[in-house]
Amino acid sequence: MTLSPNTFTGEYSYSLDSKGRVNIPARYRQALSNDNKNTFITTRGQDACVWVYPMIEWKKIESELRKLSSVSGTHRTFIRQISRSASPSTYDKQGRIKINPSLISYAGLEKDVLIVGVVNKIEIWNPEIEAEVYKKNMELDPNEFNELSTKIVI
Amino acid sequence: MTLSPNTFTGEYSYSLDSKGRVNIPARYRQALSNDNKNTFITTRGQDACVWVYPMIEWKKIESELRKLSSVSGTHRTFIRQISRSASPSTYDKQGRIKINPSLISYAGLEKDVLIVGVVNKIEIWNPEIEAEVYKKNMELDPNEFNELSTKIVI
DNA sequence: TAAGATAATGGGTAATAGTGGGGAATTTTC
DNA sequence: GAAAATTCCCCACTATTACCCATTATCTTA
Repeated sequence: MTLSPNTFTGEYSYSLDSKGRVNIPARYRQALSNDNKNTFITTRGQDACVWVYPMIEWKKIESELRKLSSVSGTHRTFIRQISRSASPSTYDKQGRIKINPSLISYAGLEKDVLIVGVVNKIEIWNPEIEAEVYKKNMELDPNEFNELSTKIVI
Repeated sequence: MTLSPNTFTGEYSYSLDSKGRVNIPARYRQALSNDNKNTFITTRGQDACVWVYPMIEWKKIESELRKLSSVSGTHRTFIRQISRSASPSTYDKQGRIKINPSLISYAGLEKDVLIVGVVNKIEIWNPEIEAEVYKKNMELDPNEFNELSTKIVI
């Protein structure tokens, strides 16, 4: 049973193999709409993890980037930083995508990885790093949580 | 799998050979639409790098230049700078383009080069120079940067 | 709980991509 | 017009990637 298309929830413990491949959970693949052509875009997360977007979601970001002008130095830098780490990956017959070496090192990934569905995208974490970040965030941001509660009802 | 035509993302470490040739990553060549006739335009980047445009994208910029002719100041200078050093290069059977000696020296290119897809064009960097520029930019504009990312990244 | 179906993991191999260099053709220079 | 230089096209080697198959683990259903 899948929820809305291109929407991901739940978490999974999977493994990164020696060739830099990770399985995308079957449920997530089933949630991908056909116009994605079985393709995800991997990129740097804001936190120390890899973000995995369905292709059509990424295209929205890409078209926003196209609107920025290279005359502006800040815009150029911004485009470069977002774009350089993004690369498409179509999953193979076994449902795996390839993660670039540079992203693997950015996110500190080792054999065991934690895959988390965060609604419109998927995050891939080193489970130890995720635990630290979780702990730190819980300690630091009670105020921001209060602020969030005014924006969203769950 | 390629994204939209004439759109480039991701980064690659390649080499500039003794004849002044660099390989264009296979994925970028596949992303080139047929009306480009396997041809790119190389020119000076605004930063210390070489910009590589698909031929038809470059033609759009030329027509922008014509429109700007009556507008004063920085835009005209900007485009003139780029325009005067632009030259076309069709890739060979192995997928390499030729970089002019003047561009090689402008961008300070040596054997190892960093190729970065920045959506509508490709940048070729000396990796050491890019690292410096990156560091400098990160120090400068955190505010504008954050603002952009809240608008664009999803 | 047993059996079949589905999903995850590991690894081999053929095909593709990147690099270096030779030599013919063309252009430049004296 | 000949020599030199440059450009272009091609071939060969090496590295990397993508694809396929086999095995193991997990889930589902009767």
